[in-house]
Amino acid sequence: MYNLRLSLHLELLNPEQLAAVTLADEHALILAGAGSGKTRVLTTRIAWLVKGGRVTPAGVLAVTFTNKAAREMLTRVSAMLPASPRGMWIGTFHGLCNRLLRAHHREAGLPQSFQILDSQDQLAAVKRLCKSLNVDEDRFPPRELQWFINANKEEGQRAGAAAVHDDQTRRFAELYAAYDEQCQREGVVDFPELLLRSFELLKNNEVLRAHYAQRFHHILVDEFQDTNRLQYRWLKLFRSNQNSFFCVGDDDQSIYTFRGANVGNMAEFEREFRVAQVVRLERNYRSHGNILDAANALIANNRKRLGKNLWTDAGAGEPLRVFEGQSDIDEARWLVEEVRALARDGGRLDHCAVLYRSNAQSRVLEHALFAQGVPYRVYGGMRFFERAEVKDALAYLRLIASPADDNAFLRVVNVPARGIGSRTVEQLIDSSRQRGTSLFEASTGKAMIFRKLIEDLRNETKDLPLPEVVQHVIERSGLKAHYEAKPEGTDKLENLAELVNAAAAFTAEAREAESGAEADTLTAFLTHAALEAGEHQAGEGQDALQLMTVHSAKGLEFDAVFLTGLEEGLFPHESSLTERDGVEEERRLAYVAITRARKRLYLSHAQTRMLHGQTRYNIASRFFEEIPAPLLKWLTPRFSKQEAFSSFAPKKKSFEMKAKDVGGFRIGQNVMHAKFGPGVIIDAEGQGGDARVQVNFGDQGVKWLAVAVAKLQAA
DNA sequence: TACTTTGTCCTTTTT
DNA sequence: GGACAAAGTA
Repeated sequence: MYNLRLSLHLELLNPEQLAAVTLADEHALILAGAGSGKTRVLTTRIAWLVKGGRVTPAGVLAVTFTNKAAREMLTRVSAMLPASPRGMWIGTFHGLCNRLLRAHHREAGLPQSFQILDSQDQLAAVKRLCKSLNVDEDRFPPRELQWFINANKEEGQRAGAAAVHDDQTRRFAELYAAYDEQCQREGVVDFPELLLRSFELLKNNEVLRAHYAQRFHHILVDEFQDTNRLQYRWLKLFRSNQNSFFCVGDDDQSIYTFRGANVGNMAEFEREFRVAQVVRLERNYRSHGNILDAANALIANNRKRLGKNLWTDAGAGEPLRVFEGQSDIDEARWLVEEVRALARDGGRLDHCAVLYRSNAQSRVLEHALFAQGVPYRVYGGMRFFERAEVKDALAYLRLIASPADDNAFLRVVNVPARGIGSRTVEQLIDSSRQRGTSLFEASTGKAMIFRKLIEDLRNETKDLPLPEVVQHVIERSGLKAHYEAKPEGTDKLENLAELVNAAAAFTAEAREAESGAEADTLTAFLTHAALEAGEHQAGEGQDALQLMTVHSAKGLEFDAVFLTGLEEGLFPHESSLTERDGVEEERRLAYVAITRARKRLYLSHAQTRMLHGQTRYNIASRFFEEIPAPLLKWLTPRFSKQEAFSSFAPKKKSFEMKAKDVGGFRIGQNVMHAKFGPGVIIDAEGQGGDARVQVNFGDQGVKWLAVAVAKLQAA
């Protein structure tokens, strides 16, 4: 036991952390605040369980959300254990579902080499479906249909069970059914389908379910506040009377409710599993006191919280520095100067981050950084495996692995151009539909030449190692020649060459990991491409300023953080006002951003900003007022809102004007209605006795209500 | 059929 | 400002 303590460095844990790590075999909920050593607790617990002989590696199931977090967990656990943690199931929800579905593809009703659609592919598939069924795309926009399908799948609902309350949703439900049929026919699976399908697999197959429920004695869940309803139900399938669930989360860092995450799962878990141990980790090891005070004060404005207050003994540190720019360009210019000053003082750029609410904001910043020669790296945005030319090459590979994949077929049947235009394709689609076959099978005439090409490719690459397969396909498909002929094709050729490298790297890693669940190397590689869109970018390793959205910064920390674009309408984002509890989520997002900083935090906003090609006049974010003034040091004289407004006098309906009271209510406010339940005000008109408000009641729909008649209550 | 131009949307966050 | 679709041109 003494040895165990030393080798796992248990002596370095604080009492709460130690309690969490060494809990007996029981269900536990860990409320882990930002910077409280959450990952450390999770990984140390796994190592402690295994080393102490409480569980074999094969009995561990650990789930995270991002690939980054999964890798981190694997690395840290490996470092603490003598042998590699072979047999453990550590991965993302999607990765683990994929593993289950590959292993039991027959029971799940899928071909062994089913392909995975990313969001882009899924939208293309939805559009294609709408075209083939002559759907009026103005009344039933494909994007909304995609959203409808995914939202339902994430609630665990198939088309038949989808909630329907008007003509549009009724049609959407029909199309949802048709979409699922199309996917099934083509042997493809979208992201939420990975979850739903494996959920159904275990739910309907008691033998299989019991097998896994008995196998995994310890189930550990990271970022539990981000789980959606389906994920929680999925987890519960693994429950048996011999295993223990260890869920770690922070309700204050729940920033994915917009895509179905359900913070309520935490309370639900506590109740359903009769959790006796709720451990709170409130000591923060990351930030200076002023930064924590600001974060605590800000988040205290949220009403729906489990309640938690971070503390540190690291000392107050510096005040938060606030800058107001006249424009987004001005803000960027200031930021670059500040970054250069930090670098001159010996700071490392890769320990500094610039955070923003939306990806579109990075361009102005990048421009300014580039102009001044400051090295930087942008995370997010277009990922490697999402680039057009890379997706083209992948489409060829998918057709080799899975010829029924019509999505892939249509993507490259005429790339590079080989005389198969829209007319030919239309005829082909018709005949494939009549005969009930895939496009690949239905190919005749010119398309037959394409089909022959794919068949040749398959034969020629059958016995080649993966990187050579990729190389061969890029050349023989004509993609290489196609881009060589183009003057602007150099970047694209480089990306294609990079794809060969990626295949080589993947093969090398696969040989080490040897997961064994995949049908073959090619399918494994295609799965990898879909599930891990390629986060690692070129130029890694060199010292560079880090640019990313607040969302992608979750889980990271930096010595200095610039939080930019703190303006009403941008952060909090205007679309959040029309969502129930939308502003609370924005505030949690701001909380996440603030708590990324170790030593220094800059907050900035700009009076004007170019957005979607238009200049917008924004006032400073309400979040400034929610941080105690003594913590803030204004680098620019503080503007009063009145001044900012009168000097620019925007003509259009501005954010500020819309935010004023109408009949005692304002836009963005959460309300309660006796019949429709909770809702949020999304629009308002009229004054006094005539005032009407438009309220979004979620499932109950959106309604206009007269304030004088409807007995609305502030919620 | 292939390529170019014009026009029309949208744009929060991501596995 | 960019992605995508429709319309126009070689």
